[in-house]
Amino acid sequence: MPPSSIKRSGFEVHDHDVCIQTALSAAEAACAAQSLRLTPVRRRVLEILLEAHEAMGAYDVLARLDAENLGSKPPVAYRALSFLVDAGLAHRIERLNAFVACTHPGADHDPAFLICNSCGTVAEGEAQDTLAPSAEAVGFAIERTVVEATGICPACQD
Amino acid sequence: MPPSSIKRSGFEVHDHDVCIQTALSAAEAACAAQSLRLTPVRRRVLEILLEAHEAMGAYDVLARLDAENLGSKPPVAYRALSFLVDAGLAHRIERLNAFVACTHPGADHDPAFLICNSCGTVAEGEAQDTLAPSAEAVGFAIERTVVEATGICPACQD
DNA sequence: AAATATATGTTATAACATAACAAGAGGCGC
DNA sequence: GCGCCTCTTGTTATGTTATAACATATATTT
Repeated sequence: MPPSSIKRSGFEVHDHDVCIQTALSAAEAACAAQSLRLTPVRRRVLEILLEAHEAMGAYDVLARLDAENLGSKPPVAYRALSFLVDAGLAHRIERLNAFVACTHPGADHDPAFLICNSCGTVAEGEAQDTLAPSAEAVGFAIERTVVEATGICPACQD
Repeated sequence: MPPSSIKRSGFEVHDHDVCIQTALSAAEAACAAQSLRLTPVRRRVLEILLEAHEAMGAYDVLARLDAENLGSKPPVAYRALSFLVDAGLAHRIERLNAFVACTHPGADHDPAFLICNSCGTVAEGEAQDTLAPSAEAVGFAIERTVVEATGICPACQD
């Protein structure tokens, strides 16, 4: 498989409950391994993102937290989301000013996203660092690369 | 040259006045060819972006317009910027919620950017559509792709 | 000149994000 | 257990980015 390919489509049918449980277990293990604290709010935010399986704005997440009395002020949501992003358990989608749960946490990755304009589903894949050789050639030291494609997913084309 | 490479570094030394004049002429020609109206505000916004040679927020652009009595309300800046982006004369940098003048207008392109975290300079290159084959494989129809790398430019590494 | 389309001006508000500080909870050496 | 330190949460306030909606003006077409 070429290193540039999308490895998981996210558009495949799958057992969503299993996928959530697997991801949560992986998140717990990852946090334990790094001495990071997956507190109730953080854990719940991750669950919310996993359940949605699409990108959610910080205020959408906050509304859910508020409904469960886990917090009502913007910093509560932003802090939990930042923690998850820093821990590699979620990603920020720049195009949408929104966040998605990572679909393969633990993997060392430079993610690429396919974002459906119609249903909002976000599929995560691995991006080849296309720019690396050219950047090196001009002496630019890359720290982070964002690769986000928007379009229409297979389901929404019907 | 491989199709994925950055073709213009943006970090090269160059005659900036010439580069602005060239870009403005190209913009005028492009607008004329497509019956688009490069009105005074639009033209001035393009000039502002070209002069800055880095990404500017809409409100930074607006402040300049206001100083010149060309407009003081957000929609004035956003409308001009949207026009330029739609016309391919400028690009939006998602990572920064900001805008840059296109450095090779007219060219049919799928731009990629190298953004210096230190000085804010943005270099535009051409991105190979890395995701296209994989997206096609899962049946995803890509409409637009964002490729943005942040890091440190050669000048700022000294 | 009238009709139409395009562009600008303006008000108001929506949507996204963080600084700053106070208060609580957990871990650790003693 | 107690004090200390660190990390996390709660809250206020504000900063930043962006657009909807409608009125007015300018340009283009007929």
